[in-house]
Amino acid sequence: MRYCKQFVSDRSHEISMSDPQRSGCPINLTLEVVGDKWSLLIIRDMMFGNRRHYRELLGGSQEGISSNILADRLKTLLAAGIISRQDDPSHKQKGIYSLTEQGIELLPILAQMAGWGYRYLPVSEELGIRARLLMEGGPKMWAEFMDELREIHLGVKMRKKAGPSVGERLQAAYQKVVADNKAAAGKA
Amino acid sequence: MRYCKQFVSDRSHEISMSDPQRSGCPINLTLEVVGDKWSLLIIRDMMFGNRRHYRELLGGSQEGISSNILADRLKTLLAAGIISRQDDPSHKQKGIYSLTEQGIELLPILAQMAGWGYRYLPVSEELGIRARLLMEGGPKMWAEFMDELREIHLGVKMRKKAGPSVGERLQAAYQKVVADNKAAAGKA
DNA sequence: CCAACTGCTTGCAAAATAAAAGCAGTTTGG
DNA sequence: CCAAACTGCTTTTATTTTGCAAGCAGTTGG
Repeated sequence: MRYCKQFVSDRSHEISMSDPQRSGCPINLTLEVVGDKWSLLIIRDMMFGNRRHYRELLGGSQEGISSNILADRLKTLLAAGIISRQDDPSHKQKGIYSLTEQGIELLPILAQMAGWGYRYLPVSEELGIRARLLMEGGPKMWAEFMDELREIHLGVKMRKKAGPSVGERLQAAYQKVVADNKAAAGKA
Repeated sequence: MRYCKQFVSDRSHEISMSDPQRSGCPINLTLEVVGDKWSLLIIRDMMFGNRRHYRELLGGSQEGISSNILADRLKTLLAAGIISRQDDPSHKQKGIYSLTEQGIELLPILAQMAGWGYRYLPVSEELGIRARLLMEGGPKMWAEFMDELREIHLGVKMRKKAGPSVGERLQAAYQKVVADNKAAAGKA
């Protein structure tokens, strides 16, 4: 637990209150909460991969987060109010992690990061397709996707739009690229 | 130099080429370049504070970066093509750091971070005013500001818009808040 | 009842970060 | 012309963070 000490609920709280450092700059404060390598990747997996359990998050990401880091980040994100946790009724040990409204509203940051990375970094074709669609869809698509996340994570019922959801469209596009590439590889 | 090994130009280049890890996810790749506590703060100071020299960047930020970290990050950002460096004709030892187009296009990420931080974190009034204006101005204002940055950092001449620039408006608003708060403190 | 699975913790090594001092050269003010 | 201040960094050392592997108490399904 490194950043955002004012949000944690244990004894480090007291230390943080007297912590004289750090600026009140919004960008700096945001970086202190999610400005590490893993936090936003966890959020990404929850948003785009719909991973909600510890083990799903642990094994699901391409990048391979360590279990202790994951546990630490989940604590931090919980303390910061970005995610919430509830017991899974189907299994006494399982917890279900959900995005809060605050967490859902990280989507535009992720979308901008995805767009920038897509334009300037050596993104793989398979993993870049979602970024491309999000770029092309723009803020309107992001808002729609955020509404879908509110349904999934907050249980807020929205009027169902016609056609497949943004999440479904992203997933379908991704799997199409995967399938196409596999077919091409098979031919070669 | 931690992330983005494929961009550095020294021997670690070779290591990176054979580095089997890391995913081609655009969000992950972006985080590997600028996903640490300092890189985006340096960019922020270059964008909003117009800090272009090493010492300006070192002493200018509220957060107090260490000299070795700053030197390391400048190297990384240079290698990643986010900033460029040229000699200052007025001083043989000075270098002038500029944002590249790639660096300028980080603005929307910063703007989204600023907006999110402004909404959810304990931002100081003085440092929050810019975030508020950027939020209210939206992508259109961001684009205008990016054009101004292109003039300043890339030397691209744009047709001058009427009235004060976005940079000037942000700066004026900031200083007004500072002045108002100082006046209020004097009265109290 | 046992194997597989649950969310997480522990111990240890490696890497990143931070604070402080220092440094060779440059410029400036008197 | 010379000393003081300034230039962009580097070096050294200590602390913090990260990463890996193993483990653990409990739960579940067959």
